[in-house]
Amino acid sequence: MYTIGKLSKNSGVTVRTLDYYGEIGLIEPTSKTEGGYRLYSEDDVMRLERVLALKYMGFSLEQIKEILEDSTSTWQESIQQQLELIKKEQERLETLEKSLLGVSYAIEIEGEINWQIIFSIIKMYQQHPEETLNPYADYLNSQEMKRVMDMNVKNMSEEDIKKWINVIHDMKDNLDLDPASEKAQRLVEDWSNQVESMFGNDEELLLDMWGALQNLKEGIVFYPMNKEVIQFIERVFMAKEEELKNDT
Amino acid sequence: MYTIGKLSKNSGVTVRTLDYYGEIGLIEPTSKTEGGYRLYSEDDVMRLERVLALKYMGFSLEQIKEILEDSTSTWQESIQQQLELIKKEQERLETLEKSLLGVSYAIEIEGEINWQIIFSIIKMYQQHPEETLNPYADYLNSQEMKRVMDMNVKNMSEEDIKKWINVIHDMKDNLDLDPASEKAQRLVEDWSNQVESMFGNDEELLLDMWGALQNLKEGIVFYPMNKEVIQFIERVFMAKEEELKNDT
DNA sequence: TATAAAGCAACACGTAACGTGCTGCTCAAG
DNA sequence: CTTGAGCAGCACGTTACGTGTTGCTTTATA
Repeated sequence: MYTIGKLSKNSGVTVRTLDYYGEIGLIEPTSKTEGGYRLYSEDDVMRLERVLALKYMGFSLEQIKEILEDSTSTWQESIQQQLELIKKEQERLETLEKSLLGVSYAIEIEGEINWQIIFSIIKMYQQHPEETLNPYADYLNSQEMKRVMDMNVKNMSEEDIKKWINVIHDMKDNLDLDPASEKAQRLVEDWSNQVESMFGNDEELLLDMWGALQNLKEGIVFYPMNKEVIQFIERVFMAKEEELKNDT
Repeated sequence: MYTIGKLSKNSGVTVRTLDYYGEIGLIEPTSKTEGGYRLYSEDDVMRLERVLALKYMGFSLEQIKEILEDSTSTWQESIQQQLELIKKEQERLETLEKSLLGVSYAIEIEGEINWQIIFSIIKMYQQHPEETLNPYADYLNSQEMKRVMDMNVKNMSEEDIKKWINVIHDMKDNLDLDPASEKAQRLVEDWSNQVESMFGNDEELLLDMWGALQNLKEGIVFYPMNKEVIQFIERVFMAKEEELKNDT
């Protein structure tokens, strides 16, 4: 026979918790002293161990009561329910993580809090992601859509993201450079390399994306680039072309 | 200017929620009618949108208040904290899922609730898994330990698990068969095939595992097999050897 | 313009699983 | 017999609201 204090130390749960389990009728002491002290038997200890095991498995105290009373009946059912709950929670955490990473990188790139972008990122994960891509449907086919969707922050290495951030940041800081200058050319070349390392040599995809970029000019999917950056890149490309013409 | 009902419909949150946000000083209406009705301005709507965004990102209302007041200061820090929390929660769910799957299969194999096994499974995931493997340290080297550890229910296909359950179940139902009988031989052959498909042709690992099995006779890692099953397999092997001897 | 219907404020209590703190009691050791 | 530790029983706090009530205000309809 254990007093509540001994049982508490023995099992690692607090006295208050045992109080509470008594209150809700989950574990009640088999006997009491004359003075009213609760005395727990070995059976009670066993029941406590089972309760703690079920608690570890994620069941509520209410469910635990049911499970322990219905004995063998609903075990498998309860476990399957629990597993489904876990799955859903895992999915929730997954999108939550992506959202947070997206917002984190957005702040790093912008250097400040841009609520429009934060809303876009959240919407992107809240609703079905396809809806977010709808505006791009005119420019990308379904295969390309899939490739672009798969390219989110969670699937990029930290290294890649940092490089990407740097490249865009550099350009945003130098939007008023002479498009024909060496530095401007180098910045756009860095950008080209980065894009190529992300999307490979799929010329068609790159062309279609560029089409979408030029026509939409805003949008979350190609987020770190905005209108100014795109126009800068265009200017540099045109300057380069001009140069080539003059050379020949 | 919106009344609380319009704002509620507009934003998708309940009136009670807006009540509550007022109570804790998170979102308070800019003005009121003569009769005392709360009137929310566009600024209030904006603030609500931001609150909802931060809520979606997993922050508590208390944290949201701080974040919205400290403006740009602690954003990155808060996000990193949040990400760490998520990571921990994901790990918790991962082990929880493994525990539940383990218990589920245990019940399926045993056909009843065996609390000792449930406790073992939970302990296996609660403490560091290496500790659970300690008893096997005398028989398996570190490489082998790793291979055995990687072989848990989560890494097995459902098909494999079902087969494994059937094989063991069949044996448990036929422990008193004549070890020399055709059926006994077939059962052990099924078992052999199953073991081979799980651990491949690594003869050394198989031998070491068999050594551990014979000497420990109980233990969670090789769980579905118990003393009786192992002794049955031994008897059948011996009977087979005897047979081969007689043949020559 | 009178009245009915809908909307609203303010409040209270409930949720899950305890933590924290209190008063007045009981038990075990010296 | 006393002292101190342990205990029972109670109350209130926690988070983010849901649910329900009463008495008031506004809007819609006749």
